[in-house]
Amino acid sequence: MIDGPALRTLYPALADLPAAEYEAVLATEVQAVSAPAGTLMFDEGAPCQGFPLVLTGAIRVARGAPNGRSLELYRVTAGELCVVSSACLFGDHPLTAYGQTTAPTDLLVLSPAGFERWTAHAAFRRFVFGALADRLTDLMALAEAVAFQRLDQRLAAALLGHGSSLHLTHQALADELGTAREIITRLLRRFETAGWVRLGREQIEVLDPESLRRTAGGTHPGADRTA
Amino acid sequence: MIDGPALRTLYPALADLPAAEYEAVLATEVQAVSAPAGTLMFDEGAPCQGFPLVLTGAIRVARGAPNGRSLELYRVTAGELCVVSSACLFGDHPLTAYGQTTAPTDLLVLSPAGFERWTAHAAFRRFVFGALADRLTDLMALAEAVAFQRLDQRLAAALLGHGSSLHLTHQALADELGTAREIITRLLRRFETAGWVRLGREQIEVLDPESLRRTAGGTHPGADRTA
DNA sequence: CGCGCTATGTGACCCAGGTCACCGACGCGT
DNA sequence: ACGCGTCGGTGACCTGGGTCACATAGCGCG
Repeated sequence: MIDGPALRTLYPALADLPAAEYEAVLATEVQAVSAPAGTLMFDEGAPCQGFPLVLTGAIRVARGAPNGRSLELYRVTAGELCVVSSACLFGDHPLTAYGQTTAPTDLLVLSPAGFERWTAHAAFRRFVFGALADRLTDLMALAEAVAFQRLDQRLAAALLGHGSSLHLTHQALADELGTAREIITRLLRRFETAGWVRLGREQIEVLDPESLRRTAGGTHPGADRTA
Repeated sequence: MIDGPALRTLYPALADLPAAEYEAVLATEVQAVSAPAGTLMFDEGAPCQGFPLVLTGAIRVARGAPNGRSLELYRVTAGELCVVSSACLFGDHPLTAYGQTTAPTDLLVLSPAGFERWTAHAAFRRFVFGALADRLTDLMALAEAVAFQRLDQRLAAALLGHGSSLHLTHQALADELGTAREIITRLLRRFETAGWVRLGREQIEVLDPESLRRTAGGTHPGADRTA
């Protein structure tokens, strides 16, 4: 069964719906799904059943290149709406990316009919527009970063965005940034000799976030090569 | 004055609004704007007054890099809604891109209040969601292209996307693809010696779209690779 | 017609990133 | 303890693109 009150805490936008409408849609148009970490939730070119609302966990949305590389587009975490799926429903494109959980994840899938009913209400509508807008800005930033920033800048940013101690493989970072594993290794090594991070197996500890921030922020490359 | 019926032809989604509501919003919440080609309609970091609906002409939405380069994110043409502006209203980010007309352009700016009223109706809502979804897919494609495609591929695609005879400078193409002018010149020259295009001052004629399409589509001329 | 503008062509050179081909190190199962 | 699979580290080498510094070519115009 779906826990209506808890859902409203996570998605405040739902709190403004008339109780009857809220419950009715919950009962008939929403389906609960749980998946362990690493599950492929949807794939490029696949059809699309509904609008996923993430309750716990996270979904990593990425796009694969023919040669086996992959680029992370964004992540969907608790309290968010997964908009790629939405995109294919609105425009009936096939999906253009794949999504997989990075942690054990619970989500609700809202049917198109249910979505239609909820968006009739201004609060939920605003929430959806907001979610789409955020993704839009994210993607613009991503395009710009890929086009104009050097990898060390992007890597520094990625490290900062993962908390101060991260547990993942170099390959995972490479897939996130759309590059090859060796490059990540090289750059991390550079960061380590600069004293900015400490490396271990599947383990990166950020020691000097300030320097990373400076690197990420695009100050000129020639400026500080010395540590 | 605003031509209500004509507007409805261009934006069929508006045809489903109740006449009274449609007219009322048109009268009080919509403002007509005209601009010659090359006008800067909005800039990065600027505030944002409303939702532009393009009637004629086109707006080129791009993002600038510090070193003077620029990357085109997408174009908004007649019958479309400009969603960056929307994005900043929904999420009240500042704008993250700039937009300028590429042709004499007429547009309507819909106030937030008017937007709210119109989106209460399912047809208009669907139109807006569709527009956002399309942009989202465009941007994902852009990010992927920038990350994984060689410039000759992207240039070939750009040429095809501009019709068979295009009147623009190499610099303009460079700004569209986010690269430097010399690179465009080099590649175009390569295309010319291959017999795919004919070049002239501010003039490119596509002679062999098929070859361009093949180049754009990923495989490299002369470099068949077996996995 | 020659001047000066803007657009284009081009060669030399550089560098970030990608590719290849490894090796070594760690961690786990039996 | 041994062997294997995954992860990480490294060097040699290549190449697409970027940068600089020009030369040239059309074009519009007084």
